[in-house]
Amino acid sequence: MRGEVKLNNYSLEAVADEVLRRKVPLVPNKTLNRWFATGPGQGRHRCIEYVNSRAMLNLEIINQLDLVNRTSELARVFGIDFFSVLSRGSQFRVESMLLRLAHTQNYLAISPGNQQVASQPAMECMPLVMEPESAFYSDPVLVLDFQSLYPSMIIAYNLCYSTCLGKVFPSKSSVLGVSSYSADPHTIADLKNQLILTPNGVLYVQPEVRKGVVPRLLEEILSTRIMVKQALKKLAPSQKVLQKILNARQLALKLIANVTYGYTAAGFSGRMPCAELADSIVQCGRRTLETAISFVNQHPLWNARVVYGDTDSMFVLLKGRSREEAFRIGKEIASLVTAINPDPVTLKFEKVYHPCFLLTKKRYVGYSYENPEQNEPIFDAKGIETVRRDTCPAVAKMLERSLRIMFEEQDLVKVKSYVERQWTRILSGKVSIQDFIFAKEVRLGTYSARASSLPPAAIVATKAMLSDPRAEPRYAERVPYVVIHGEPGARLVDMVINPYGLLEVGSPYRLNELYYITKQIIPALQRVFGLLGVNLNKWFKEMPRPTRSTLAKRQSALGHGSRDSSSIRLGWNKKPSAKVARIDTYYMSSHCTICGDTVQGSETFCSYCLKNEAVVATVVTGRTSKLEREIQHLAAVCGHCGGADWIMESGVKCVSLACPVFYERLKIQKELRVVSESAGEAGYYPFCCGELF
DNA sequence: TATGCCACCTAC
DNA sequence: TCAGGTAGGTGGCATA
Repeated sequence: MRGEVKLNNYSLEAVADEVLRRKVPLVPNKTLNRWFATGPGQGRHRCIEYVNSRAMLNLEIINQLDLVNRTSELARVFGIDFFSVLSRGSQFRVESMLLRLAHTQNYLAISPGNQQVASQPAMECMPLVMEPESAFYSDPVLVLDFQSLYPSMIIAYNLCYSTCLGKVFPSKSSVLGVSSYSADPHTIADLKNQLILTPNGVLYVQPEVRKGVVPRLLEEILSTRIMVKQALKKLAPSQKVLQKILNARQLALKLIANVTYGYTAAGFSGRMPCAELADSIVQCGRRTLETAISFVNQHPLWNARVVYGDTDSMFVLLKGRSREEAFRIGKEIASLVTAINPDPVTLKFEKVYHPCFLLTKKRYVGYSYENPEQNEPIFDAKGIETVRRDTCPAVAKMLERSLRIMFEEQDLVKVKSYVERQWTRILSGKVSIQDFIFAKEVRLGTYSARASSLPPAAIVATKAMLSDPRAEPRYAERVPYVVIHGEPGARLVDMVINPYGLLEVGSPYRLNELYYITKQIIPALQRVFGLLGVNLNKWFKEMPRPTRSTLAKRQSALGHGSRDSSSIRLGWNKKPSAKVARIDTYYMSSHCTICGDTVQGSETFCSYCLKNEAVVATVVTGRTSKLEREIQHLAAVCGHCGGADWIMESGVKCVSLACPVFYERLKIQKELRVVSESAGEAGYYPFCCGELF
């Protein structure tokens, strides 16, 4: 599934939700064990049904993803067996196709040894990655890219092992790839009008002299792909099965074309790398892009400027133009640049960003339009936190919302009020823990001994293994964790725990809101809105806090009179010098369950409310019955999950982290517990179903 | 405070 | 035993 779908977590529940759009329960092993131990006719069937249903899910998921058909199609296209598609790497695929073709041309394949591969010269060329002009662009920005740039280079310039004559100025040792070779000077003189010199100083013969095997292979792959795509278009809408097969086939061809370059550059594990060949491909690509960039920049009519480019792409700013004009110019650029390049090099006009942010290399985001008729833009982000899995969902969600507000309203005041609203929700605990769970891949046994400690996710995994050796994560499994409050000055690694440790009713831990806000949310937003001169830290410091007036309102609603201001234990913005410490102190302390005022230590009622027994009784009764209703509602929701009525037999046992209802349930259970404990302190005991809780 | 290293994840 | 590539940003920590 790691290769099939992009998820934060690959638990069966998460995969079933993503692939089958179905919520399935997760029952802890302890519970399953207890059920099984009850014996036949008692509760054992529940355990067996549960395990059985999960086994079936595997098949359903494979089915839904059409995994068997797609794998078969790959096997056919590459000419390898079914299981090798799944178990072997891309070199095996390239070799399968390359060797078949080479044999028809009477080539004999001789593979170099490990020593030879290891001692080949290093690659020297790099693709072009422009430093973007970081800014917010309210004018249209075109995005164009060369289609299959590297395969195109191989075909256009006949780049191949079999056509390479080595460096034009060979070094003493005449190294070429893993071996040594230098062309006879007479041969080169004879061929002088039939040579291709690549920008990294390597000579190749033109196709008239000898057509390379790799270019021939790629030509066949690309032309076959075009044929398949044409056949796909001609299919009737009803021919679903054939559609799927042809689509799988054209994707397989695209896949193999794109990894062929990788094969020539596979220095670490490669069986036949050739640094000079790989360099030629990269450097030809680079020259093609650089030429296109200066062509666009110098064109007299467009008044366009290339503001970013990476390997095969160009971002063209059209200042002061409308989106309609942008589409017209984009088409012109694509066809003119394609025309100045050899076949089959093609520059494709992909989309218009309007507006967008360019942040750094490989990081940008914009509202994209793919054709002039499109009215609703697509939110398109690359490299930033909204698409990354090393931040928690809260960061991704807040960043995306702020960006959307900015794109739609172009009004920082609205962005500010949105983020302040979210910060307030986080600080007052009105959020779901689900959005604050990190999950990162863990590779136990690979971590550096020099490093001071393991990464957070590895720490959590290691701790879990202490109590249960079978909790050991699979290699590269994503392990979830949350950040909680720690000792002052504690390192991050001392503040990470398994989410269940925080979620369980009666947990002594509290979410480290300040860590999430100041270390995760603010930096991510700052990188974007800092380009507009905003200081997010200042926004946070100066954010309106819960004030006396709001507290007073809540108190009067509860029937309180006004209170002496000396009872204000902690206020915001009192002493600027100690502000940061105060913010922390405020949220380290807890709040009165009734009036929301801060209380010292772990008390749940402030001394004022505690004195008023009638208020306590009314509040407790009201809250209790409300929470009870909510619990029952959620239990009913859980009852529908997977149609498993056995779940209800002994209360909801599911602990799936992939399910939002789970977090809701625990939140309410925690509130109920707080209310009943508070009631106990006040000498008032609520009952439900005759049972004290 | 600057810098180097490690780990992770992404773009192409 | 086998394993496509490189460039690049960022957080966290220890050290200079």
